[in-house]
Amino acid sequence: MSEKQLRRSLAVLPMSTVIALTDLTARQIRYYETQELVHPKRNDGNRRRYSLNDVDRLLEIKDGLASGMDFATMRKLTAKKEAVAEKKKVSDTHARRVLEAEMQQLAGMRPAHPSLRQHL
DNA sequence: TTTCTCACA
DNA sequence: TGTGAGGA
Repeated sequence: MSEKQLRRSLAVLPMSTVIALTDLTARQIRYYETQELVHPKRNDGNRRRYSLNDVDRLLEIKDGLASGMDFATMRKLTAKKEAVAEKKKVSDTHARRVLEAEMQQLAGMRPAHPSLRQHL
């Protein structure tokens, strides 16, 4: 794993930062956690600490939901993203492209390019 | 002051 | 999901 990816995985962001970055409410962010969509770490006084990866996962969830997807679907997609990233050891941005391709299909929008299907 | 958990109208 | 209580 590259140093860049390690930094992206460092959970150092407090709720306030995540809220500013995602435009979600603290309530929603915590709720998504119960839905297994993100897995922030706990530090000092039981406070959640998010990583940059968590943040853009939250952003993906946000517009995924805005595109009409339900939680069950989002959970499958985020789980698949992790599986793909882990299995193929690909970059996060690559895994994100795969995820976006799926979201568009499931949202009944544009189908994924044939070049991306090989990754699904 | 910020975030946490729990519970409810 | 929003909001308020009661703590840390």
